[in-house]
Amino acid sequence: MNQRQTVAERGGAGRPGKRGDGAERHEEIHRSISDAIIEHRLRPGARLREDALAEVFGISRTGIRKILQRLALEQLVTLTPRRGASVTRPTADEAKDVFDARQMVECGLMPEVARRITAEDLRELRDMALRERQALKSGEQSTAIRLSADFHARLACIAGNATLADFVERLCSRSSLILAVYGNPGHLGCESHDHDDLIGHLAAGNGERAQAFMSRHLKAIEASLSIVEEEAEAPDLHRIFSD
Amino acid sequence: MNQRQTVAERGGAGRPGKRGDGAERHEEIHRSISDAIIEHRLRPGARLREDALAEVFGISRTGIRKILQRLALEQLVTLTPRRGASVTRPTADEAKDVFDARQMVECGLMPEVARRITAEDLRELRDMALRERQALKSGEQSTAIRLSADFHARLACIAGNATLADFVERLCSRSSLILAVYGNPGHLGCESHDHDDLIGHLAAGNGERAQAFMSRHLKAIEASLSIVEEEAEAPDLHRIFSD
DNA sequence: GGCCGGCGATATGTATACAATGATCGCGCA
DNA sequence: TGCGCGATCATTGTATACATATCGCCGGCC
Repeated sequence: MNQRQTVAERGGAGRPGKRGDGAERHEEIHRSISDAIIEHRLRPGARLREDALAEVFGISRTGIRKILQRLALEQLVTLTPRRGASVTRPTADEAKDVFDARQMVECGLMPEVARRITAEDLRELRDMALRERQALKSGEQSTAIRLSADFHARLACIAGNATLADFVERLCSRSSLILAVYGNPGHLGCESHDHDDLIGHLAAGNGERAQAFMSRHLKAIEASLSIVEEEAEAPDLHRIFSD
Repeated sequence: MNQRQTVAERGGAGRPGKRGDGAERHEEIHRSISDAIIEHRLRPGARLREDALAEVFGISRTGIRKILQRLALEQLVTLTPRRGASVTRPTADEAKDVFDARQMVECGLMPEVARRITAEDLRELRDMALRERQALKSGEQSTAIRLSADFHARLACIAGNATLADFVERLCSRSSLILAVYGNPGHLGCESHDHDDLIGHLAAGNGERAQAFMSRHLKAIEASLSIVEEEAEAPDLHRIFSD
């Protein structure tokens, strides 16, 4: 069986003889799964069986488990004790927490971003915004969603605080999950040229404007959600039948 | 060998027949190591060998690896590819990032905390502050350090945002590491009754006062550090001999 | 006498084998 | 015919065995 896996691996990836450090391979797999979740190719609730993943990526369950644990700590997947892994289905409370956190951190970062942003940064951000609009226009939702998350994460990076940038990146990933559950189809999170407007304020060096705009932007995304508390698992029978 | 381990485990923990879920055991071990690091019983740079830990806690390396990976993601330990795990030694940059992040988040949380705090919360916080002062007085530095971190984490909890509370908790843990590296011995991070004063502002429901006080408090801690960039590993020979 | 290179020990990375547990399906009985 | 119960199966949790890379040491060589 494992021979077949090895063959499949070499065949699929077409890696030239020497297999990459192994740690890099893990990193790569992590990104693969992570992207699939963020791009909604794996919907919340989808089960992630260790065997299946191990076979797909051509490594043993050991490595997969490591990656799943990491994803669980990033709250992209949920690890239920003897039931295995599945893509996290954020609750309404979590959604609120995530957007409140984004309000605080992303908005708080804007003044510093406006102070430190370089021409190079601006160029890159404009490019990302452009590609996002193009993806939206041509109906590539998956790509648009990821670009939108990337945009916010990249923005946070500019402030120069690695810890906060990391936190924002994680919040954006989770936001993507939240959109998958509570978002309205056809109505993507970020309005089409919000990001361009934001870049404008930053290019003008106006941190406060950027901050206020980001705040409205995030509020708009949050407001566009239909948070209806699906009450899927463990419906509260007590509450339902109490009156 | 494994028989001996099993015996040792049962003998040591005195667990009654049924061994706890296993997941709980892992949680417990994680906390043990985590506490040891936060309390400076394990100093930054200390190596954490998998075999040794496996033997101490009576589980196999598999479980230990899982825990070490989690600690690495929390940035309490550093996992060097083929060199194993060691307690993280924060750089000066990281220290700055952590305290900047705490400024933003902990201060930002204060108004909400002041709004939501209950009598029960106040009682608990006062108790923690009291125990912290007692520990300080009786020279139990380890305990005092942990209680201080716990205090800040507990405070963040009150705002009701689990995501942000989690983030603060992690920042506090890392702060403890930073104190271990850059702190002056005998001069602990938090001044002895800063925490009591803070409680006072919160009890009075004055969120803005609390916020300003927290800001000063954190700045004071940061200012008390001697950040001297040890330049321990990889001394920059180019820079040293360039002139 | 000092330095380079090989060698052995040690520790980590990976895979696999085994055990335990929860889910599913089928059967028997009411 | 519907329900409860039991067996089987699928899947995860854990330990161990093996492969591999790194570090320190020692001998030979310059």
